[in-house]
Amino acid sequence: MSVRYTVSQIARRTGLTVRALHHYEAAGLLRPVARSAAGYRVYGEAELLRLQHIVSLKALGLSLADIRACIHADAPSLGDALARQIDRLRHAIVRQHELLGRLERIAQRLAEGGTIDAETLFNSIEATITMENHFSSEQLEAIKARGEALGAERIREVERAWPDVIAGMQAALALDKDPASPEVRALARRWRSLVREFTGGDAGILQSMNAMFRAEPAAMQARTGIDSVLMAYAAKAVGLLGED
Amino acid sequence: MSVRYTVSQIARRTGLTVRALHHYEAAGLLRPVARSAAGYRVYGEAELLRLQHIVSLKALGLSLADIRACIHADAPSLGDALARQIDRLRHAIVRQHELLGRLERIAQRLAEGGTIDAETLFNSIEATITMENHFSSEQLEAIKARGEALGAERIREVERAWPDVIAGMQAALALDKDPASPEVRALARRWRSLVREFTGGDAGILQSMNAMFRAEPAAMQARTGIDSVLMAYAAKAVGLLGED
DNA sequence: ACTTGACCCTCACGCAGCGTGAGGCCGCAC
DNA sequence: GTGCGGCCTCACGCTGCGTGAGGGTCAAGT
Repeated sequence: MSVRYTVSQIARRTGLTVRALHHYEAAGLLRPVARSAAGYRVYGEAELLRLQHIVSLKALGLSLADIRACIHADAPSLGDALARQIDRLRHAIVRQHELLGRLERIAQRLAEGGTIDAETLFNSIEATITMENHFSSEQLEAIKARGEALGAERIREVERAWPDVIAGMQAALALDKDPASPEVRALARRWRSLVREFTGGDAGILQSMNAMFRAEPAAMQARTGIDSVLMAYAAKAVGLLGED
Repeated sequence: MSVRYTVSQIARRTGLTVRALHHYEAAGLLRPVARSAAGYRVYGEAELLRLQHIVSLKALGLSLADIRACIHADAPSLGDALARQIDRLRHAIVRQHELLGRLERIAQRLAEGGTIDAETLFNSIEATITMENHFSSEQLEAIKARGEALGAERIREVERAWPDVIAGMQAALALDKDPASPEVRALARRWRSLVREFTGGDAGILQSMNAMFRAEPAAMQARTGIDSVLMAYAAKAVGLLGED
């Protein structure tokens, strides 16, 4: 005489819920071997075994559709499905890691900035995200490491210094001062040192930063107050410094 | 005169779809500043800015509900949300890593096993998953490393050898042979060497394996053919070997 | 025989974040 | 006037079930 199980017995033995069994049935994964006179689901040993297979595949993260394909088909398709799953998972992990890195960089900025208002924080987030799009992950790591090396205090000093230098440069530009004049040279030196503080002397980072300003002038102007004209003027002034 | 945007203009500028904008509105994230006479949505500069914030937060993986909370509240809640998000993400990554490890171990078994039928593959998967529940991740790493050290060929040999030894031991038990008798001692030596091949001499792994047999006798019997009586007999026989 | 409590059944909505029509009104150009 | 593109509001679909609602069934106790 073959063994008969009710839904709840099957549920207990597989660790699933009765509802899940109903769902699997609706999804075409496993039908009870029969129904009792009252319409109760009746399962046998074979169904239990099959459900254990299903549970295993679920534990590997396969979708119900994939599982259905696997148990209806044969071993090679199962191998394929596992390979695809490994692939998907690897990509997902990479994405999650990128996201985590982004979040951690923002959290770091937040910690450095101390108490800040929502608007500044949003700017910070947007700046970080914009940077993600223009710097490679190695460059971002380098920037992060440099930030840690400088320390929160020094970063706040730099951030306070920038508006001053930008305003000075803007004023010089408005007065059409000669980029080679002593005052502008002094401004250019401060400008250059602030840039170096950020890039850490990395030519690649400097290049990416320039590319970012060229690619998104509007966003960068909104964020830093530096437009393309000012950028060109400052670049010229810094260039005229030579190796000084 | 304030700037006016239509939905599709807003969509282009934010990289969202019109449908997404409708959805955000329904979710209470952003309402158009007004409606035209014909009922068309009208947005202004403020809405565009707010949407850019929303897009930023979405890029950080926040849910719409969290985003709503953030933009309706103030900066600290945003910081909290980010911290929670980092936490969630870390846990998620850990889980994914565990899952990936599991999948890779199975893929390795699959590669070692060569061409196999679906039933064997399922057994393999279930064995792997059962092991996940009884061995720590360091132990699993050790087992995996040991598998690689032994090589696929040797593993297949071991797997072929086991049924033989188990059958012999079962026969000895059925005949009620003295565990100290020469034939049983010979069997016990083979048994012990197979176990050592698996554990690599790691006492912790041996212990976990024994715990696994004690915790899930039915599953292990189904998988290996070793029931608790046989296990006790074999353990006694191996114990009687001493340091031989 | 009747009640009780534990099970069983079949809908069907809800969750997240939109995609994708369906069916119909608006607005501008030809 | 008519054609095309844009806009509107429903409303279902996807994933994997959880969680009732409303109502039969079964075995045991009284």
